[in-house]
Amino acid sequence: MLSQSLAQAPVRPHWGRTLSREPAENALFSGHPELITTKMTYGRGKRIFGEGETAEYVYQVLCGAVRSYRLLSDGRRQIGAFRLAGDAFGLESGLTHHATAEAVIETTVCIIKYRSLELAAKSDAAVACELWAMIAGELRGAEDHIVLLGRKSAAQRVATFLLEMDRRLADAGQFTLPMSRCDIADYLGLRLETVSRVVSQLQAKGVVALAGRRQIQLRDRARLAEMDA
Amino acid sequence: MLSQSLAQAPVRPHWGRTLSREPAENALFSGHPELITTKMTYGRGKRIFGEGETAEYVYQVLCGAVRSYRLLSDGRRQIGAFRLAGDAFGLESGLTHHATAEAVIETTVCIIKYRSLELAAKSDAAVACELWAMIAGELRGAEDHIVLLGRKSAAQRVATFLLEMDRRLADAGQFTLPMSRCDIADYLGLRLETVSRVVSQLQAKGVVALAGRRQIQLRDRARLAEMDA
DNA sequence: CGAAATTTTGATCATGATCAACATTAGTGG
DNA sequence: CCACTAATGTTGATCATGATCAAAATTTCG
Repeated sequence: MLSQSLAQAPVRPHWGRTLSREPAENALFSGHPELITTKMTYGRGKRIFGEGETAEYVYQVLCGAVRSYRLLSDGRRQIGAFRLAGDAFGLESGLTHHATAEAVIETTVCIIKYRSLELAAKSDAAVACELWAMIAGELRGAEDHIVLLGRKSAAQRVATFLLEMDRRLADAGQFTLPMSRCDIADYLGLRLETVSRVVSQLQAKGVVALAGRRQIQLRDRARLAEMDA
Repeated sequence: MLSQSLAQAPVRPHWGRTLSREPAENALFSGHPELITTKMTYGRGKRIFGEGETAEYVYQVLCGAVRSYRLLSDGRRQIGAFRLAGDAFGLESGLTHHATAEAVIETTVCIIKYRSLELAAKSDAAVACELWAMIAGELRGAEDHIVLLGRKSAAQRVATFLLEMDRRLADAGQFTLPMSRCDIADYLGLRLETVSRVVSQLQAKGVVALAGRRQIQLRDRARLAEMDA
């Protein structure tokens, strides 16, 4: 059975290529030694910054995963994005963050002072361009997510999510999700029961295979892609 | 921090709000005569650019309204944003637009060649900062919309929409919507019948008053605001 | 004025939410 | 290592919100 072969996978959790890859040469502005960067590690569930706090740093995930979310007054939560290894975040314009960022699992980030970036951007067009590309990428992701939340069915949302995670975590058809069903639901604008049901149906149809709850293998990526619009 | 310097940039951060106000002196990069701008007028429903086309220009609405949307393969449409007088759009990084932009009503836009802006941004930090502030504003708007689409009820979505339009079109409690119920529905992730029903209920409760279908008066803004989360 | 487009309203339906119970997994201390 | 507990996830039953189908009313425009 498949779950067996997955269970026989290396005991050490393997997070696909992003976590295993050395991020050093991918690091944010690594070509600019005048920018002082610091590493920080946050435990599972720990807050990196909160909505309304002053934005002092730009962050890049070195390993782990971060959720960025906003709450409605009655406690409903909407996760706007997951930040995985290599992703930059915290690039707000304006004085304060407009979302809360938390480590989903133990996460190490690279931090750069906003003020030093600002200075570098003024004298170095390459820095400005890289910042531009980063925020444009975030905007693109947000627009994709708007289409998903506004117009896709529950099954389509989950299919899109699985393909996105495959692409971002491994692109090898097999990956380990860092986040819970509740996090996924709050990202996809669904309830966790709905996410669980859709995943179960995909498993029953042989489109995906699960080992444990977090380790997922895509057995029929073409079918997932055609479910998605 | 960077955002501070943006706020202090020698550019008025608030463009004209109303359709009637003369936007000439607020125009995009008016302090930079080396940037050649052109005016263009598009009739009701006319396409300004399409998804997948090469991004050659940045646009600013002088008067009128623009909808920016993407389609799913089965024809479902999701409007990501409405651009009203003063708003800039088309700031994609990368070669192609990732949404289609159409004039909702007769609309005049100011156009700047993307390439000339790029050149200007490399030599002039103020231009780069203004571009940064514009795209960061778009990102903020997209994140607000993600919360609406992911977690708000139909009634909350309509309430949020009416308050947003009031703020952006008039802020005087009375405004004329440039867009149809269908456009509103495709923006809010609802069907047009649902939008119509919610508006009718708000009218019955005396929260809003309608003159014709497009002219709306907010009679109880506090109630709308508390409906919204 | 008349035709087409848009909007409203009503009736019914389907999707996903909610409530509830149970199963599984992960974490903790003996 | 196992037992115990808490956290997470699955599954079932029922409900509610908003979608869909349909028709009438209103507005817009030639």
